[in-house]
Formats: sequence, C-alpha cells, structure tokens
Amino acid sequence: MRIGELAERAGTTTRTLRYYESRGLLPARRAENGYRTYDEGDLRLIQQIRTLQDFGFDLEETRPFVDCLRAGHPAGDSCPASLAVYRRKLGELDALIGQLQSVRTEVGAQLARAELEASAELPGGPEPRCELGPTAPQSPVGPNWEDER
Amino acid sequence: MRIGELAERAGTTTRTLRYYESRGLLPARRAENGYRTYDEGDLRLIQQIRTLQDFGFDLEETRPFVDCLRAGHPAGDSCPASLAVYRRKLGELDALIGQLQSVRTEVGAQLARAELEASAELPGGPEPRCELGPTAPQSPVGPNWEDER
DNA sequence: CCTTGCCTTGACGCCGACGTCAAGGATTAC
DNA sequence: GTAATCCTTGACGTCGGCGTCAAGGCAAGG
Repeated sequence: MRIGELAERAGTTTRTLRYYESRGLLPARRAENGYRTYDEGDLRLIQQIRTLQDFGFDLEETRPFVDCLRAGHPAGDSCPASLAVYRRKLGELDALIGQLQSVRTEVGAQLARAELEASAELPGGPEPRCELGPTAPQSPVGPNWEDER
Repeated sequence: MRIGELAERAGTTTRTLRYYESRGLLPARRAENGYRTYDEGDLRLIQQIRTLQDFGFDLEETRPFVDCLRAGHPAGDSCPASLAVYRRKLGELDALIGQLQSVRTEVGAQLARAELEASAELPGGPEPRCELGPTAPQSPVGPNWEDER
C-alpha cells in the first residue's frame, strides 16, 4: 500500500502522514523506486493517533501509544507509559473543566447583572441612549488601523 | 501618562498595548514629540480587555466591550452588543464543557479497561513482557528523525 | 558633552499541525 | 507517444498574541 491509499483509508491526507513520519511516529519502508510502503499495522497506528487527537491529545502525547503498538502489543494502551499519559490527561481534563465551569459561572453572573441594569434603565429611564446594537456595523468602512498585518 | 507607565499600572507590557492599538482597540493621542499619551479611561479599557481575556475571550470578542466603554457608558457590558457576546460565549462554554466531560468519561473508561487487562495478565500471566515503562527514555539519544524543522 | 532611559517604527520569531504550491521523477492508462 | 495520475523533497503560509531584537529620536541629570 502506498501513501495515497493509506491516507484515503485512514481518512486523512498524505501531508499529514508525511508529517507524522517527520515527527518519528509512523516510520515507512521504501519500495525500490523510493515510494513509501505501508501495511495494515500502519493503518492501525494512524487510527490510534487520530482517536487520541480527537480526545485532545497532542501529537507528542500519542507517542507512547504508537511505540506500544509498534512493540507488538495488541493495543496502544497495553503499556504503562500509555496509562501514565491517560492519568495525566484525566488530571488535566478535570482541571480544565473546573476552570471552565467557574468561568461559566462568572460570565453568567456578569450577564445577569448587566441585564438587570439594562432593564432598570430602559422602561422608565430618563434618556433612551445606547444605540450600539449587536448587528450594527457602526463605522461605515472601518477606520484606518490596518498596520501590523 | 505615557505608554510605559500605563503598561506598568495595567500589569502588562508596552508591546501588548501597541498591539492593541494596531488592532484598533485602545487608540492613542500623541504628544508633540510623537509619544503616545493616555488617561485613566484608557487604563479601564485595558482592565476590561484583560478581564475578558482571562475568561478566554479572544481579542476580537472584547471589541464590543471596548467600543461600549469608549462610547461613554459606565461599563463595558452596558451595551446590547456586549450582552450578545456574553450569551454567545455562554453557549460556547456549555458546548465545550460538555465535550470535555464526555471525553473525560471516555478516557476514564479506556484507562479502567486497560488497567483491568493489565492486571489480568500480570499476576499469573504466562510471559512477563511489556518493558516500556513511563520513565524509560528507551532509545539513547533518539533516532534520526529531525527533518522538517 | 555624554550617558541613561524613556520613546518611536519595523520586522522577524514562536508554537502546532498541518495546507498549499513548486519542480521534477515514476507509473499507469489510452 | 503522451497525457494523466501518482509519487518525491523542499519550502513557505496559516492563526493569535504577543516576545524580542534593531536602529534611531528625545529629554534630563551630572
């Protein structure tokens, strides 16, 4: 199997596979003409990588799983190094979820407060001001700031 | 107040303030010698921006709040456009938290399953294999893959 | 006068995971 | 024979939010 077919079967691109190879994951045998050659095991490697990436693992974190598979183990998480990554990730996830929840709470509180103050001014308010609506482009074409592209 | 003092009082850097200016937030008056000049209102602008950034808002999302403050309103979220951003952010946060929680569940399940299988092989297992531990650098210096810098 | 310390603009670097184009070799299809 | 399709390496672009020089102007103290 050559790189194009492997990419298609894995639902990815050849660029991605070459990138994996450049990072030391997914090594490739070469045919006589220099073409990369792959087998079914390589397909499983890629599937392992993509699964973990879908979980939010970055490439470097998938390395223990890949090494484990390439060492002949039945699953990428059959090795202690992979389990260690799982555990670390669980901790990171818990921390992140906690932070996001507290942010959610704070933002929700800010919204509630701002809505209250808005409704306190609108109905019998003295002046009806604040014309900056959500769908207002206000300045026609946009000012001059266009440096530092 | 010049840019250095403002940066220090805001707990940020001059580079950051110039960057904000280049993005159209935080406009600056100029003294005769070309130096940027700021007042207390600009400090509040920056504080508003940093607060939102701490919440995970990106710079572009802070624009309505900044515009609102510069329009003379008492708070950055006194305008409907800001409230709209709040609401959109709440939705994004809920979606993200939900995704992360389901990932957490899945990773937790994978870990539990892998631990089970490991303990089922170890105690009375036939061959004690799998030497790839968490603290093993295995290959001495690392292979040759170092292209695509 | 000279140094020090602020300020100015301009421009490149960084990080991660690739996308995209370029130039050319190999193979296959007609 | 030649066109179409695959493959190769190399290298630059992307996105956000700045960090980090570099080269030079302006003001104040000793």
